Amino acid sequence: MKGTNIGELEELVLLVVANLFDNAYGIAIKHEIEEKCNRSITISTVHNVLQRLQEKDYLESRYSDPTPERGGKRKLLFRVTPAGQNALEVSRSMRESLWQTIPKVAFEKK
Amino acid sequence: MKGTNIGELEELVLLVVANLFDNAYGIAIKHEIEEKCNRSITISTVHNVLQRLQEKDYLESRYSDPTPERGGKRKLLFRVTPAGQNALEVSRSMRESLWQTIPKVAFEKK
DNA sequence: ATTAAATTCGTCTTTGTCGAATAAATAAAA
DNA sequence: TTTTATTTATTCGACAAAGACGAATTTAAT
Repeated sequence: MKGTNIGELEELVLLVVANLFDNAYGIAIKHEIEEKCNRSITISTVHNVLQRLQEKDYLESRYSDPTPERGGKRKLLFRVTPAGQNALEVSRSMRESLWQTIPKVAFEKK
Repeated sequence: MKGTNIGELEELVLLVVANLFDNAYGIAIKHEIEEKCNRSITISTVHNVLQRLQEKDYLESRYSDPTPERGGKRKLLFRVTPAGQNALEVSRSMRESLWQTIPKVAFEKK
C-alpha cells in the first residue's frame, strides 16, 4: 500500500529534518545523516526521500533566498508537519512498547 | 547494498519474535503483529520477511514436533540471534539519540 | 566562460506485499 | 482400511513501494 507506511530511511530523514529545524535542506540533511548516523548516503537519495515524504504530507517545504556566496542558489527548506510528527511518535511508541514486553530469556546468551 | 541494513517491517518482526521467544512461528507472529501493532499483514508477507532475516543472520530457526491436533504439523520456530539483537539495539539507540536533540521549536504548532 | 552550490531525472536494487500452490497432520466417509 | 475432506502450516512466484546512485540540469557568483 502506498502512502500509509513509513520506511526506515524515511523515518530517519524525518528525525534529521526535525533536528535541523530551520536549516533542513538537501546537503545539510545528507551531512547530518553521515555524521550522526555513521551512514553514507548520496544527495540524490536524500532528495528522493524528501520528495516522497512531502507527497505523504509528512514534510512541507519552502524556498529560501539565495545566499551571497559563489553558487549560493536558493535552498529548498523542509519542516516536519503535524502529520509527520505524529507518524514519528506512533512508530516510536509502538517500538518502545514492544521493547518493554520482551521476556528476559529471549536475549540470554545460550 | 544487500544484507547490511534493516527495513522497517524487518525490525518489527524481529521485535515480535523476541516477544514470542519460544513460540515464534509464522501464524503466531502474524497474529501478534495484527493485535499489538494494529496492522494487517498476510502470512506470506510474514514468512517472506522471516526468510530474509534468516539470510541476514538476524534470525535462526528450528522445527518443532508436530502437535496432536487436527492439522497440527510441525512449526518453524524462530529466535533472534546475537547479531539480530545487536541490530535492534543499534537502531533503537540511534533513533533515541536523534529524539533527544530535536529542538523544541521544531514541534511547536504554528 | 567557468566554477560552485543545489536540485531534478532516469534507472536499478532491496524491501514490502499478496494470492495461490504445496505439505503434513487429523477427522470423516466409503 | 483406504481414500477424501478439513485444518494448520510453509513455500513459490509475481508485483509494488522504498532505498540508492550517477548523470543532467539549474542558478548563482567569479
